Amino acid sequence: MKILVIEDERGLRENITNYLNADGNICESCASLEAALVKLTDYHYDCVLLDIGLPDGDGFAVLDHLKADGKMEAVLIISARNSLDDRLKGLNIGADDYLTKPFHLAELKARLMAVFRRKTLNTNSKLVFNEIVIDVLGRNVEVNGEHIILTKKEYDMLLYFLANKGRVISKNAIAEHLWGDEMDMHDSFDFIYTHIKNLRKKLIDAGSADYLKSVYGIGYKFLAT
Amino acid sequence: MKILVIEDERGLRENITNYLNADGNICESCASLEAALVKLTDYHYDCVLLDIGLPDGDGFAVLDHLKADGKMEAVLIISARNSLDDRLKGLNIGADDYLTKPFHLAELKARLMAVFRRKTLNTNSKLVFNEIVIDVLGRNVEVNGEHIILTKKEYDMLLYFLANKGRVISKNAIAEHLWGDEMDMHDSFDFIYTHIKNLRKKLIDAGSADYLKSVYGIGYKFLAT
DNA sequence: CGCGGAACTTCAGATTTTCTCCATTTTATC
DNA sequence: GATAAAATGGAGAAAATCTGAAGTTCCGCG
Repeated sequence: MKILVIEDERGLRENITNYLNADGNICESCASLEAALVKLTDYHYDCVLLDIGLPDGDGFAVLDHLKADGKMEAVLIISARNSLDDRLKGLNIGADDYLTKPFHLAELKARLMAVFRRKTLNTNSKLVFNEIVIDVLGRNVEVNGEHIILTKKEYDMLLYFLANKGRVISKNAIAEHLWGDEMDMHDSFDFIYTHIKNLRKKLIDAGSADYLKSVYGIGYKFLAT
Repeated sequence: MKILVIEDERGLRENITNYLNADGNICESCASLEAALVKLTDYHYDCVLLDIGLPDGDGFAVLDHLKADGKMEAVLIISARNSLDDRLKGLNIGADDYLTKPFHLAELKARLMAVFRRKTLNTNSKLVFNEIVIDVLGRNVEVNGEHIILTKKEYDMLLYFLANKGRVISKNAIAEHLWGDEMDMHDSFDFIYTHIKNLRKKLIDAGSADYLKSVYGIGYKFLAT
């Protein structure tokens, strides 16, 4: 999980990043409002850990910024202020949870995970692409409101394409994503052809447009628009 | 009933879990605040047994966490501290009862049950899904108004499916929920197949629709509508 | 202390679903 | 037009699931 920590107090900032990194996350940090806004404009994070009391301005500005950008980062506010007002203000503007200093790192982590999960799974559980709607939790795929049945490989493939729509994906990448490295680089891509064929047929039979284009010599591309 | 025991003293922890398991509960345990927060984030329990004095922090953090997550687990605090302060603090933050060491296991169990009953009574004790009605307190299942008899595993399974209706549930998740994590990832799912078969038969024989769909390669899903 | 029944687990064969492979045809590139 | 890449249809292999029956465990009861 990619996390941005916005916290001006150096000791705390380093503690948090070290702790989260030790857990296998990729954690970046900054100490000011200005630096935070730059980072948030340029990169995508899964979670943002936001201290409200920053030297160069109110952390709420970060929330405004994210909101204006239409970004969906999960935001966890940390703050020394314990007033109900601040808490409510943060949650109203779009934060997902609120933690008051001092706190245990373990709890911070647990909340972070919870917030992220809630955001990605519960609220945003429908993946929509034009006439194709995927309910990730239910593993349900609809085309034009009609339910279609995909096999595991087809489903994984579709999800992978949708996650990379507009980009060319090599057959090697597909093989790696769907089979992992148990499959030692077969020299034939016959099985990919077959699954592509089946996925295409099911989508088009259900009335979807022909998004899945092949790129000669490379792989495939799922049209972005 | 699925119970989490958070207690750092090993002897006591094992005594409690053994005692409760012997009673037909599924009881998991952990010895630290951190492990507890992780488990509580990832799984659902009916009851939490919480020791306040943990090596890596104050057990009250667990209560905060549950509250922030909007979870409804019944919490019973156990603690060596007998001060009125702690007691009040725990109850204020959201614990449901308080027990002071040392105590008799029988009393622990009685309080646990009482707390759980109170909690479920106050919330909705009837779980209704179309023609299936479950009286959680009475452990009663009706289909089209007719009472059917389920074994413990079947009942737990049905409850779990209903709590996650519309979502695909992996066989591993089912195994973990019904047998706890002592079950070291058996490579065979035969017992799940069998219980599923029996549950299906009982439901359908009683006139219910065929809601319990299998999802090849993953697990099962209880249709949402 | 053993008996009987219910619940649970294990097992083996049948069935279903999905995956892979192969031969053939079509398409893209130069 | 030659060549490599991709698409297609179908068949057999493999994997997952279902099923019925047999074997175990557990618990109450005489």
